[in-house]
Amino acid sequence: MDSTMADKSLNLNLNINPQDNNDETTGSFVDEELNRMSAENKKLTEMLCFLHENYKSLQGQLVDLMHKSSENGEPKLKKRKSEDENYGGAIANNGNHETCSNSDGGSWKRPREIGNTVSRVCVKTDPSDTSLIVRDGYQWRKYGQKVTRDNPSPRAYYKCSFAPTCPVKKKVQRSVEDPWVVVAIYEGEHSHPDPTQPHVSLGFNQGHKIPGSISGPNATISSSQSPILDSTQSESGSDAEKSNPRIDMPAFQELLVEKLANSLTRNHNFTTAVAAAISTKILDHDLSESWETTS
DNA sequence: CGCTTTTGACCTGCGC
DNA sequence: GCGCAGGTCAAAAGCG
Repeated sequence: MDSTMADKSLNLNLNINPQDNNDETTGSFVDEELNRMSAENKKLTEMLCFLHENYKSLQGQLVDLMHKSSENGEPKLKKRKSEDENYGGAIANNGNHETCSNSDGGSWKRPREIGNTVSRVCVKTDPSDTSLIVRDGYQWRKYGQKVTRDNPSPRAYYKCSFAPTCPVKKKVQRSVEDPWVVVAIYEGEHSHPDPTQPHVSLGFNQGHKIPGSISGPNATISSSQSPILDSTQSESGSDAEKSNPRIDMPAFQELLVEKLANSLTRNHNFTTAVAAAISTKILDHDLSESWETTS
């Protein structure tokens, strides 16, 4: 959750700005509908801002509490650095991504690891599904599976097999806190184009960013079905964003398009307005054509 | 037959 | 230096 979500919402508002509608023949009905939707979007934007403020205050309280507990001399767990901050705390981190201390990926990275881009995706799945498969559009080859100490669920290791030279790896493990969530950690950057990346886009998300997601090193987005992305980089700034692998983007775009299409098609007023606009347009076109032929 | 998955063994880093 | 634990390798098995 971040202010950029609100920004994205604003951007979406711009896309359906009634001012863009220059065609007078679409009628006032469409204008009214667009105005109504704009107002609705405005309300949602305000709600997002409000939620963001609440989130910030809660985060501040959490940081204070963590500070106090560490000052109280609570025993530190003698653990290898890798695990705690990843799979075990994946859900918490996604809820509080700024408290996740792996901004450089160094808290769990090992020297043998390739690349410096680390992203994390949480996907909701059925707990009875033990396949540990996270569909993200790429082709993966499993090369190992291991049961880790902190998590009874086995961790699966995958390499990108779409291109022989692609260095990207991913680790998939069910979250210890929430068996409904499977956490996938991606390492490295794909050395090939996204095999499923459509040429036609929605006009956003071209830079591997999720629409409505926040910009920055620790992006998180969550919804009931969509993947939850928590991207961490050892680099910072625009390069880091640029090098972010395209995690679940095709799936996410598909989901987004589907949701938008559903919500729009369910709105009878909207479909009626569109139909009216199209028929008016066709009529206009036919009339002008017949006018030209007769004259 | 070729590709993928499984799985035990081995390698390597980290903490003590 | 030793032991632990995560990560990787590679042979065997499975599958279409």
